[in-house]
Amino acid sequence: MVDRGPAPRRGRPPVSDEQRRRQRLAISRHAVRLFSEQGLAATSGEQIARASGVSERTLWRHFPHKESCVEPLLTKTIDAFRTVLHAWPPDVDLAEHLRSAYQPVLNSPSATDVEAVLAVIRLTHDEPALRAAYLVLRERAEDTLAEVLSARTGVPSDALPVRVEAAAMNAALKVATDDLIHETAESGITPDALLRHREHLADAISFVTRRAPGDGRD
Amino acid sequence: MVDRGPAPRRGRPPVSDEQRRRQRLAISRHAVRLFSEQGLAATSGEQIARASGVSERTLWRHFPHKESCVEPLLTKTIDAFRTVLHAWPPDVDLAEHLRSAYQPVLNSPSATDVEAVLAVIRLTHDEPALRAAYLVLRERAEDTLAEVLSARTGVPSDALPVRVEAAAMNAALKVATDDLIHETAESGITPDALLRHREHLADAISFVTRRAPGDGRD
DNA sequence: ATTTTATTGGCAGTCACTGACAATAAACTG
DNA sequence: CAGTTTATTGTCAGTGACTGCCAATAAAAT
Repeated sequence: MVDRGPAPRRGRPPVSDEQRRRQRLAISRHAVRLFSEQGLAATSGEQIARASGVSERTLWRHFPHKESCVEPLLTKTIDAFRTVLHAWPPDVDLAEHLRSAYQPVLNSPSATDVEAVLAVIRLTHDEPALRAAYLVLRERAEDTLAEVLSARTGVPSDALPVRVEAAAMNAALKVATDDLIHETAESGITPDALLRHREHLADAISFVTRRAPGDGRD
Repeated sequence: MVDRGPAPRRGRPPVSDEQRRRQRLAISRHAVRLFSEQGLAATSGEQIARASGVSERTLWRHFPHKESCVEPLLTKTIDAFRTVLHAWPPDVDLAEHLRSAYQPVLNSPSATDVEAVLAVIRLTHDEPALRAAYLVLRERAEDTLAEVLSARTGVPSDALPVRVEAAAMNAALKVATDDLIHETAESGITPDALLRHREHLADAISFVTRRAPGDGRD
């Protein structure tokens, strides 16, 4: 058989990944709002679907279970942070890099997303199922973290010390984030708290990265 | 009203915590075996209940959901490891302490439990719901880890650097454990693999604890 | 034996989630 | 525009995890 190249497409084209991402994100925002307002158990799948303007069936086609509805919103900010780390030049101090590249946005269009994300993470402290989903999401970030470290040091990203350091970094970031949640519990989300948070992040990471990976016995 | 001391008890006494623990552990063993044999989705709550000799209703009274049936078995070994860490003298190297105090038991009565635990952790790589439960369990250990560190350094266990280090340790242990799972995938659980694992654990922890906590800005 | 309290079991119901299929939408073709 | 093809959505019925409720039973004391 001769390859005629891409066959001329027929019928309705599948939705682009971008469109899919957007729809999932839209649903995610509604779900997070409802979870925050009424709690996880009190929010039904039907409610999320109605609020999002889709049928319940398509909701379950987009998300395997209720708790994973928070995923698009959370990964959005996790990805943003990973991007910052990717752009971390090898010769500059991490705290310094964060100060210049990581701007906790409070008056950008995505400000309400930031608040929503913090609201979700706050929820994970009372809703075990949400905490579980959150931890799984964070763990996924470890692979990318390992790649960042690998790129900086030349050690392959699947080497044990690299994975250990990536996991340690990730855990440190988690604690710093939980600390922000705790701090903003009373006084709300202030620019000051976000700035302190950025320093805590830098501290936590530098605590872990102070020692170069791969210098122990392998 | 005069306090007459503890009122004389009437009626059937509540079961002791110890009994409850034992029953949960027994159920947990059955559940883990079934999960390993048939997978999580293919194992119904009714099956677990029948295998454990209780009604489905009491099964759900002991466990909030299916995946948490693995908890008693997993925490059993996590607790054992925490006990070892608690007995870690401040002046001795961690690797050395582990070699003397952490004996990966292969021919003790709990050997089949060890195999079951490894089987579960292996399962968590294919069953996201189990992974989620596993991560939540591990996170609970962070508090105890923070206390261990606090006892060694005098820094309060809820101080940010201590919690960061505890989380980092925990993450390092997780990676080392996952590595053991991966290593024993082909050749099975050999004493040799367990010994290497012990060294990996020591490496991973010392990677994190090399730097004393609390010496950064607070 | 009876009373008292704790646990268990049985039953019905809710709700998250799935499979199967009909209905519709979005392209292209003539 | 009518017709064809393919992707997505909705509808409906069903499964199974989990809960509330009450009856039944177990383990103590009187």
